[in-house]
Amino acid sequence: MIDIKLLEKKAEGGPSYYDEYKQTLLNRGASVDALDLVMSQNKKRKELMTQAETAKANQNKVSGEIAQLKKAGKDATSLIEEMGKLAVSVREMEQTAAEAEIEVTNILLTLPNKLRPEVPVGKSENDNKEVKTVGEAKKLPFKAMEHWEIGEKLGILDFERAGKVTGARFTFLKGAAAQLERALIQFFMDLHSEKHGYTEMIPPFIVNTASCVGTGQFPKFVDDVFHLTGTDYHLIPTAEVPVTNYYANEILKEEDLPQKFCAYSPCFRSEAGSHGRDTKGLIRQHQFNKVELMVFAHPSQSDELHEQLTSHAEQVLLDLELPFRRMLLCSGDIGFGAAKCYDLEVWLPGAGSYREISSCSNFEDFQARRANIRFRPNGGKPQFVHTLNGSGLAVGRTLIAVLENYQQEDGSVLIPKALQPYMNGKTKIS
RNA sequence: GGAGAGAUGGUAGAGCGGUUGAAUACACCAGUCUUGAAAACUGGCAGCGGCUUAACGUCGCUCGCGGGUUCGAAUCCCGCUCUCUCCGCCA
Repeated sequence: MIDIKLLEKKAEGGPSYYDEYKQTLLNRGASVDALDLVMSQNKKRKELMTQAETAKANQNKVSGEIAQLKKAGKDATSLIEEMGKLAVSVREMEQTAAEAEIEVTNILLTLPNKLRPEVPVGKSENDNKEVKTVGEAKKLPFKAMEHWEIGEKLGILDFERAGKVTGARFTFLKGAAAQLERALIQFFMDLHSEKHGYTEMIPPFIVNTASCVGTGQFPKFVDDVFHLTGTDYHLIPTAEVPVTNYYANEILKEEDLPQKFCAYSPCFRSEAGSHGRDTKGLIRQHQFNKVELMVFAHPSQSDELHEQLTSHAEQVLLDLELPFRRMLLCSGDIGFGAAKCYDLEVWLPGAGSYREISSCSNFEDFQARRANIRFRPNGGKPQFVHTLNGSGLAVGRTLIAVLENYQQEDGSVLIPKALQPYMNGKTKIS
């Protein structure tokens, strides 16, 4: 959530926060209507509030006088009668002010995060900036198959039966694929917890509405989430939701920052609005596994920790010896809540293209303000923390990358060295 | 699923219709003392939002959440959520 007080602040020297934010909206390709609406609504809210509070102050004052009279054993009936009438109008004024407040909050919840200045301005993913490329996006010396072809030939991916049992965009992993999926999860969690200093976590896979608002999925993206009918429960679209809300409404100690968690969870996404895209294979599923990296940071450290977190995600690809590139997302492609975001894209020889396998974002205080996560600076007033997260990595897409990059001409697939210990020493799927 | 108990500030824990935004303790901050630290002592110390500020100040809201009763609610009533104990069921 954007800080309305900052939006109202007058410019001192340079451009005002309002001007900068307006530019962010334009760069994101979003409408500025909501911004101007929220400003005027907030003005109205303050007027109504002042009015209601003045009346309320009078009420409190007279109530005190009544108490004094009663204590002194004097008669207060005329005052009480008078107050009876005032109480009614106070209630009305308070209600109107409360409504104005809700309206302002509701609009604020739909406004995206302000972008950092280094985020390139652009319209689509074509305008993302390549930061670096690691490994070679090479062609295989034979005709490379796409992952679903490999998987079906080996009999380890079954899309058809998943369609029968559940529906489109679900898959059975079978035999070596199931084992490989499990090995990847184990490998990711070990790497991040033992070498990168993250505390391991397995969160609830179902969360309530407040948590979804806290991380920014709601209210704008309700349709992307699966809801459990008749309850206030939702299937998590990412472990980011439960893990970020772990500290919702809490005040952390400054010396406890940063706090780093790596969380395994399945992720459930309705993929509303992506009909017809990536319909084949494992790329875009309603359910997939992911290991998420999540950091609660001191504002002064968040930038540095963002770089660190991204490099931790990259380490997975380095260990698996998969070629990839790091992209700095442009204003038109970056997510709603992020102030800055790197995507890692892995090379897929079968598809002949790079595909996103991790997204590492710095949310600054955007989520912290929504979820009310603060820390207390040495003796001072509570301040919002910065939250960061990134995939470390998406497991299903890593499985794709392994299948495609390690495929052999005879249709078998070699197992990356780093994974062999997790596959009981197996070196090949055939 | 049934029965009961509870939810108060950073933490623990009083208060159960009228200057109680809240005793007390711990934690924390500042100071005195000390070579330094500890101890002791003194003082300070909730959050959020208005108005107004250079600073001070002032008003309102908040005792799990939402309603109600009342001139007035942490305190009484209703609903919800969560936690704990016991019984039942269950991986």
